[in-house]
Amino acid sequence: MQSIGPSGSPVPSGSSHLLRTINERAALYHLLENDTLTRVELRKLTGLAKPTASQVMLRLLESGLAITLGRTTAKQVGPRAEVYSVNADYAYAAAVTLREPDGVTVAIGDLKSQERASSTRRIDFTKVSPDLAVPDMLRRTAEDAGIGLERIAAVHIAVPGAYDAETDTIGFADLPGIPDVRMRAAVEAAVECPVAIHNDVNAAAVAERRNPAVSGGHVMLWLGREGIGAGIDLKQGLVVGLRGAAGELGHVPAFPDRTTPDDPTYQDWIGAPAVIAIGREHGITGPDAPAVLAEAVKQGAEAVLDAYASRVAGALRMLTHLFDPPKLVLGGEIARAGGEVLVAHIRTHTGEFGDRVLPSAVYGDAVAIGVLDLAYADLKDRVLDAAL
Amino acid sequence: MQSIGPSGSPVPSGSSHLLRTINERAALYHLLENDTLTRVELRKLTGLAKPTASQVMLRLLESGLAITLGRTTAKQVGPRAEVYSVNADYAYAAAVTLREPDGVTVAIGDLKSQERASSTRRIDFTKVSPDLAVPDMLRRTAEDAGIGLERIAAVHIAVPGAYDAETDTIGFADLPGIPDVRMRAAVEAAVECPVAIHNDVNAAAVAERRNPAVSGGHVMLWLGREGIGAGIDLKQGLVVGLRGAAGELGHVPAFPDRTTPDDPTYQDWIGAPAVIAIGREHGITGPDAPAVLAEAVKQGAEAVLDAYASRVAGALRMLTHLFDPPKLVLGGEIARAGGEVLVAHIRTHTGEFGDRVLPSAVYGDAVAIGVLDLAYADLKDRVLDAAL
DNA sequence: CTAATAGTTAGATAGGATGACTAACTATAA
DNA sequence: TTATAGTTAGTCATCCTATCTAACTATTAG
Repeated sequence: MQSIGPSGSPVPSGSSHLLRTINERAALYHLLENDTLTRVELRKLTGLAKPTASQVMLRLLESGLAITLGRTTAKQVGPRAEVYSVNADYAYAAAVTLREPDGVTVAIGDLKSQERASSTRRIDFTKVSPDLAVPDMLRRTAEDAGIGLERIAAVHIAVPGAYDAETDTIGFADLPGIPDVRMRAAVEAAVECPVAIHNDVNAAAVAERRNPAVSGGHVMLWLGREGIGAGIDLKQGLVVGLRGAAGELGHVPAFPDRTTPDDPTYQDWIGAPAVIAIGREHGITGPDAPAVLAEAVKQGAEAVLDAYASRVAGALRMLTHLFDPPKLVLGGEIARAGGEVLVAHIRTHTGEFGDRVLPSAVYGDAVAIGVLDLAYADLKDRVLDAAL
Repeated sequence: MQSIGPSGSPVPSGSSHLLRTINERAALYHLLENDTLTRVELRKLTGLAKPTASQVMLRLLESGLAITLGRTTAKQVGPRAEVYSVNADYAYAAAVTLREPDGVTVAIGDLKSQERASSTRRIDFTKVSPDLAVPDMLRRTAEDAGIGLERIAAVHIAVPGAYDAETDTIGFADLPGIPDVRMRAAVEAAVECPVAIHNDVNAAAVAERRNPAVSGGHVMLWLGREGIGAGIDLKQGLVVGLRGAAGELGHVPAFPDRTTPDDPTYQDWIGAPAVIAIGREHGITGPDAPAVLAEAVKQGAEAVLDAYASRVAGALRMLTHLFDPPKLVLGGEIARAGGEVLVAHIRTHTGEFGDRVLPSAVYGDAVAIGVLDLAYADLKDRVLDAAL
């Protein structure tokens, strides 16, 4: 199927120099994809002639983008082929996750997508401003791993709010002080490399790309301990919107005839308040919404699960009619607490769309994983684009 | 800002032949963009050397893609430069609009985006199946304009429903018989060129790209005489969804606690039924919803306009929170009947998003214009991609 | 006639493909 | 154990293609 994008992109022109660049880019691309390559494998992938492949590799070695790892251990007749790889230490990507109340998590990975250092610190953002805390954590984490800050070529940050790239501000934020911070400017000044900031739910949606079942795109409905939201990751890529506020489902009034600020939103209708209220109606309580739902699952309280599932299914139906995504993924602490049981209940309420609904397959911290994946992808793109 | 798309696309490699292709494509691209070019202008656009530009043009002339239009009328010293242009007759694009009750509209345009032939016929789809009517109309329209069917290289069709490209079926259709038709297969068999089918509201959204105010992307809320829907045209392109059902706002239940098939949907809440009901409450009637709203505007019935505007604003708020589009465009017969007055009322109800709301700036048949624009763009892409 | 511009021709240059060649290595058999 | 055949990795020399530069011719206004 043809893409239905905006009108055709500008078409470049060039001379032999462009050709060399193209072939170097191609080789580098395959090196990035394959983690280790011999010249013969490179020839098969690129279709280049033997001497050309040799020259291209030579230039990549000279520029420091590639390194030799030794030779193949002979299992066939003939000499052993030289084994090449991307120079993992050519550049690094940093991923940062900002959270309330967990503070800041930083992870630094190399060009081969290997995590090289990470650290987490609880930070009281009412005392330490995040635009100071984040550069400081980046500096320390890099230093501890023996990585020079100047070799970090991409920093990606996940924040619990809507990041507006144009004004460098964060809206709808659940973090104290955040709206007044110019995060990108602050971090770019400290690290001197491009900084991108993402919504945390969008990052979690990106992490879900690791699940092969969602390869065609998906909408992630995030049912978090604090807030809810939708991460919209279609085949065209993430939908972030003009002000980074796409997918802010929690702020949509639930009932179109009651739209004053005091009237219920989807946050009230399917978020933590709803779980706690439904639980209480049926005599199930807990310290927070995930705990309530976990208890309901444990007790087999079908009525609670069904009442909540029915509401979630309503939201999923709306998202399906608006985005028609191949998959609808349920993420966040509440969804995790509900587990497969909750998903099964939701499926019965979504009818024809039921087979599109699935729980998140990402283990661990989806937001941190997603923002690291975004950082890796960006780093690779930048290295490819810079390859001259 | 970097795009946040799926992982990097495969990178090509090649030899000098690739270089020639690249430069030919670049020249052709500029010819398509500029409608008439001299060799000197081409050199400025591509950066190619004089002899190279000459050779590239020679090949484009030989392949029939370009033609000479004569020479510049001398206004400066020196010889007159030869003027080139794309060969408008190299290939044609056809646009088809299917509607109830207007039947079928066909327009055929050339590679220079000039409309060359068009025709409209009322067809009773309960008697003539659209998969027979459309090829027949295409054949006749082409024949009348002296255009060979075999030179039509792209056919795009707008239908009032959700086109599922995978199964070649049309869902949510407002047209009799349509769900059982394999439209693309039928037309492709008759015309022997790629056929693409679009939702009519999406086509109208594409037409709105002609309005420079929406250059950053927009969501079109279509308030039609029959049905409503949203056309989602973001900077990444049209969002069509897995089954072509994205933006089917009319089928979203308006109230999340009432979701049986009999309960009100957004079609009931902001579509024609709502206009007629609100009008009747205030003593304004008419043959259809646009007429009611036009009458309300004429009478200055603020209460009617305000009640309806408040509902529409609610839908726009939902769309804004979910898509965060740079612009929200109001289209369709009801919106047109409401005019600027309705837009002003809606703006007062949308608060902070009010400045994003604007009426459609497309005069005439937005659906037909949009599907023709899609056909032109596709034709150009195909010609560029085929240029070897 | 002069200056400026359009376009061509000739030669140089860069990058890649081809095919022959060398070197390294395994397997096999005397 | 040694010689040999066969296979594979990588290089070298040569040719091909497409571009660029620079010089040249032709055309036109003043």
